[in-house]
Amino acid sequence: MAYRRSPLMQERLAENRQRIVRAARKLIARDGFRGASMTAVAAAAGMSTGALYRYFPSKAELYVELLTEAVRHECTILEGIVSGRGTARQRLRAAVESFARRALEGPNLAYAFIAEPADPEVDAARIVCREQFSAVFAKVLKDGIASGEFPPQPVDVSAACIVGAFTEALVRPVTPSVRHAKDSTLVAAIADFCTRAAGAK
Amino acid sequence: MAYRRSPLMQERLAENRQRIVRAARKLIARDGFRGASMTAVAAAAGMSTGALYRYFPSKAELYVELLTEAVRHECTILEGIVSGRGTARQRLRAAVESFARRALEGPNLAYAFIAEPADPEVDAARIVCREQFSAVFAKVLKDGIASGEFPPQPVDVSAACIVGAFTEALVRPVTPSVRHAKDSTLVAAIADFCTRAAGAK
DNA sequence: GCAACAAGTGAATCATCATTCGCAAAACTG
DNA sequence: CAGTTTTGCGAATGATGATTCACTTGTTGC
Repeated sequence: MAYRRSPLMQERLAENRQRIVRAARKLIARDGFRGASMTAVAAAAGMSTGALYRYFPSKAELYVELLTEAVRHECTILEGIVSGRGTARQRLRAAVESFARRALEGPNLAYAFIAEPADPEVDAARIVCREQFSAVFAKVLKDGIASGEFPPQPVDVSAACIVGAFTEALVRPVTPSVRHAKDSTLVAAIADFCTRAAGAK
Repeated sequence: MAYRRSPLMQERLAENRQRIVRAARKLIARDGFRGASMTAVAAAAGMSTGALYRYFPSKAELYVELLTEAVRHECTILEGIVSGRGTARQRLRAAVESFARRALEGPNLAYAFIAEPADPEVDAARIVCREQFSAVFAKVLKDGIASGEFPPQPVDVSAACIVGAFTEALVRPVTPSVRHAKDSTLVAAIADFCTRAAGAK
């Protein structure tokens, strides 16, 4: 008598969920949060607005999930780099470059995640995300200070500054049509800035 | 027969305009753009919503005016510092400190101006503003490079990074309730970061 | 004071979206 | 298959908030 989801159905549901998330991400990448209304997301995912609410209790939660998932992914990559081998300076540089390069690939997405605000809830989630990024950078900084590569400094502030620095340098060229001639030049310049800022000799 | 504004009336009108701007600023400082609906601004200014539209064609234009005015003011101060006497390093540091200190005084206001988004129009205005800030910093950097104080570097990117760095470091503690123990410590740390980043020895 | 016009009012209008809801279709169980 | 439960639909609902508008009030010039 009870109803239980068959594995097939299970899968289809999961697929739909994925489709929603992907549709939302795509819309955000194109037009920012502005363009990602629930109706638009539903349309892009090929389903009705009502169906969306079967998968996510609210718009805010959809966005928060999107955001935290993306950030988790990003943080994993960064953490890998940061806790790899090499001098602190090399690792810091590699992390910044890696982040910057990926951000330039999906510019609006990066912008929306980093800067564009939405609901208070989403905003709160974003702050947490930024803190997570900071934490990763704080780690290399601490390493570098311990090894004497970097001068002593408040790592939390410096880490925040680093995140802010590349964020700004990346977001600006992204916003309206001001594409930088050569991305790799930009990435290198940003990385230089950040390593210098850490105090590497 | 024609109607002409007497000087007295003229003045009263200008006063009202001021009152609107001030009310909006106050509301933004308290609750961000979110709290500054036209109705709220009207109430705070002691007039009807309709009257607002006699002074500003739209909400967006009111905000843009607010923003650009504030930025002009800020830029004037910074330009004064930047084109003063002293080494490039000293001037850079002084500018960053000055900005940071003022931003910490009116945290929400700074946040709203720097980070909180609103209309596309307002957002566009904000980007222009950030570019103006950048330009000021680019100037010191160029000076410093010319004098050999700073190593060669793409000044536009570095300037953007500097703006981003202190912006982020300032905005984060500001957002919800995370007040830094000692503002002056924070300011100093940020300034240190930026001067190191410029490459000062 | 009065005609002509400007400024001020605030409730009504409009637009935009998230969210809900009554129903229809589909999936499970036995 | 019949009965039950879930999923999907999409138009209606509701909330929010900017903007307008028919009207009142105040000013100006005579």
